[in-house]
Amino acid sequence: MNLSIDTNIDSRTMKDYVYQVLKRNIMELRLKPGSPLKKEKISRQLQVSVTPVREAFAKLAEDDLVDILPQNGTFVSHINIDKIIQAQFMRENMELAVIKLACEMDFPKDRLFKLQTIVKMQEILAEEENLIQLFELDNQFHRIVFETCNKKYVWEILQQVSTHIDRIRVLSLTTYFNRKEIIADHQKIIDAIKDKNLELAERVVKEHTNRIKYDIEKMKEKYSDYFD
Amino acid sequence: MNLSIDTNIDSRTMKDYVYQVLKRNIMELRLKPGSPLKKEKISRQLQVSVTPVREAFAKLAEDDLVDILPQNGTFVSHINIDKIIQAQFMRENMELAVIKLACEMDFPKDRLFKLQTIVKMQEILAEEENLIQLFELDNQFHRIVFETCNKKYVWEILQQVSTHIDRIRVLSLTTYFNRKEIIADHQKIIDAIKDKNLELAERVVKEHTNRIKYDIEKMKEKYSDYFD
DNA sequence: GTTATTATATTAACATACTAATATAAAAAA
DNA sequence: TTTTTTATATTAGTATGTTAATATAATAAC
Repeated sequence: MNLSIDTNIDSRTMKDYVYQVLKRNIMELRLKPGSPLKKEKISRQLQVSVTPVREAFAKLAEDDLVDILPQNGTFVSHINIDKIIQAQFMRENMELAVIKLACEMDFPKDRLFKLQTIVKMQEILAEEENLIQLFELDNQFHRIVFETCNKKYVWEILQQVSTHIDRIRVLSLTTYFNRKEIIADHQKIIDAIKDKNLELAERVVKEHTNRIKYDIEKMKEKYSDYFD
Repeated sequence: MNLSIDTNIDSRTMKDYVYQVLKRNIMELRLKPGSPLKKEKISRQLQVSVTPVREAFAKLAEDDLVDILPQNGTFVSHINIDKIIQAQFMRENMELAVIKLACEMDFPKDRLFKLQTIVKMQEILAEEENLIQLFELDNQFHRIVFETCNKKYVWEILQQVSTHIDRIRVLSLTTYFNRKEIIADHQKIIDAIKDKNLELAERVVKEHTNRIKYDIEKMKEKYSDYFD
């Protein structure tokens, strides 16, 4: 229940600040699914009034990260396996659609170089066991592909639905993480884009998402009380 | 600027009520892009305090339907053509993915019948020029397909993204609407699912979305000041 | 002991009041 | 006349207080 409070978040408003602190703590499972969130307590901890806390709750409810029960309380939501499956379905299909564009278009050399740099960095971080950074770079890799195909907004929406998946991925970081495979996947995606090899790209994307599905199953067994 | 106020909205909270009223008025372009939204005025019109109005504004901002400029004002957002294109990209690809599932699975007979009923109703409504209802049934048709494939959550996310597209579609209702083609498309989709004819389904879905793209171009010319 | 009723505490939703930031208009300086 | 400065109005963000609904605990009835 002890929040990790990061004062150096660049948030325009207090509401935004509270939202980001709570979201991070929920995503990193410092706040466990099912546990209650007390407005007054958080307002004391973060040194703000209850109004921005209340508004942050509302935004978290939009993300399905908390459940607000009127006149009762606000609770960290349980991880919903069906939502994860559907989020994964969206993710996989949109990833495939974008990779198709990437293979068809004239993918800029400097963007390919950027992707290559990320993979190199990931290889180093994997040695260092810096898993959080590895996770960040994984997202960055895919984001660059989406942005280069002029699908930045699509990426943003996928990020929103990915909150469900990401809670699992954070879990799997602490226990098991198929690092080498994921990094190898990224290398293959770069090669596929470079060679305009759509078939390879599609196969890799499918394998890539299958790995995540495997993680989900593993985590579901291990932390069954976090699910509903 | 005169709001259409529907008191018969089933909303749990005042915030929700205000949100729905404003959303509908923005979507139906009763509230024009760029026009300011005054908290006090709306709170008077809807007989609530400013707090739920303020919270409704925040939710509309999440949907990109309003722009909140701090200490300045809240304005109905302009229609962003790039967001529409990307929303359409998501819609088309997810529609394709789901239709693929529909063709592969054992699509229940009663659901097919439901879809068939909708098409029949649409044919009647097209004669009656009841365009709003036609628009509603169009959404319902696709929703049933998604839900039957266990992709209800995907549909909900797409609905959120579709707000941008829908403002256009409402516009095109009032001016031009390729009704017969859309109804015919739906009939073809039913046939494709029934016959498990994936190729036909994919061709129709692509044509279906292309019609909307055509509408977008038309509306962009006609109402250029609504765009940014 | 078990069920039904009442009382209490807690809470989200809402109302109202205040503050600081921004834009616009008015006034002053060039 | 044009530019700069100052004053005013408006507004989002925030704080605090109030209300009504819900759950839990305590009591009463069976």
